[in-house]
Amino acid sequence: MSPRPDPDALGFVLTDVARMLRGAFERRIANAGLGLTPGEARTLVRIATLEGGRQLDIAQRLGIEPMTLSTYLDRLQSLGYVERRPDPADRRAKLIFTTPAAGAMIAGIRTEQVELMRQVTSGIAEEDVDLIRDRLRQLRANLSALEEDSSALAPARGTGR
Amino acid sequence: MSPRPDPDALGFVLTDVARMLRGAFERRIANAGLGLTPGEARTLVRIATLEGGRQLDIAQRLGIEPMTLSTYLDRLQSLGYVERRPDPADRRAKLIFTTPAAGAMIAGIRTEQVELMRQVTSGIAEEDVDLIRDRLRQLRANLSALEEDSSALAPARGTGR
DNA sequence: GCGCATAGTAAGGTCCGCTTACGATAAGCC
DNA sequence: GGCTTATCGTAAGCGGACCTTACTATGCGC
Repeated sequence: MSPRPDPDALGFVLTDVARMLRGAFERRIANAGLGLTPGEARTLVRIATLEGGRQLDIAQRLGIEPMTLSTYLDRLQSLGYVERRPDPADRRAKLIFTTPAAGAMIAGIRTEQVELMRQVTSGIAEEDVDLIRDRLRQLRANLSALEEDSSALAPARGTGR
Repeated sequence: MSPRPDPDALGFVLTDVARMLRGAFERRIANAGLGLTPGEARTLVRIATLEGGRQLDIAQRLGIEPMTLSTYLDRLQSLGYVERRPDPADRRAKLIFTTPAAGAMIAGIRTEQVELMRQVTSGIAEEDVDLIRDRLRQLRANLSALEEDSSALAPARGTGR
């Protein structure tokens, strides 16, 4: 029963690593002249795996609110990396596609990402890296569940679900 | 050689987890009525372990810039959780102490933190949690090294985009 | 047609963190 | 002593990520 929180507790360490990682990624992307923010990069990558998806779907996959995604899309679109096409089946909806120009950018992101992670994980056995990733995915799943719980409690309008 | 980044790559997962964790922590702290932001909580906890330290030291431990810390201290001080006392040995410096009132707050933070992490790590073996924490600390160390390198190079960043 | 749900967005807010510039003090050097 | 340079903290202001609230346009059941 130590009476105070451990500054090396998992939560704090995780936060630290994420913050620093973001900073490092930012520097890399800036140096590489890619001209994207980390959030935009993440979004673009995710879109590439959900080619032709609706904004709501993509937002959900990214774990962000539709409005946040909308802002990123504005940027990505103005940079010519994605297109919003009307959904022929539903005129309210728009389908998101990457443009050919995005290919090089995505490859560039991947390069930076791989290289950065290579540096950052140096000194850690490959199995351990895999294990960490696996367990973090579990954490992410748990957190998703938590978020649903709390939004279920939340007194919101509609409250689908 | 897969031609595109994996959205489940370690870096992305880490970022996801951190963002969601922050959100969950925020909700918890808000619900508990503690009235601190996560950054302030982290700062307060760290101060408690460095009782009487200088701001520069604390900032370094937290991995943030002194100015950022200064802002947090303003808040924590106005809430009555910390004190800035002049350093008798150096009149430029100030030493940071927690107040008695901070005790309950720190205990509260700990409670929330422990409870949250319990939920979040559910389904993961305890050894694995420890292992993750250890390896993440290694990552953090690597990132610290990276940051030092890059600040040594001091590349003009910015790129208005 | 009417009402309500849903897709996207405009507007604006919070939090975290950074940089730049500056005043006050300390410390080194002549 | 007096000058210069380094260091501690801070005022001011910025960018990025994400959120909530409120609105438009469309779809859909009745």
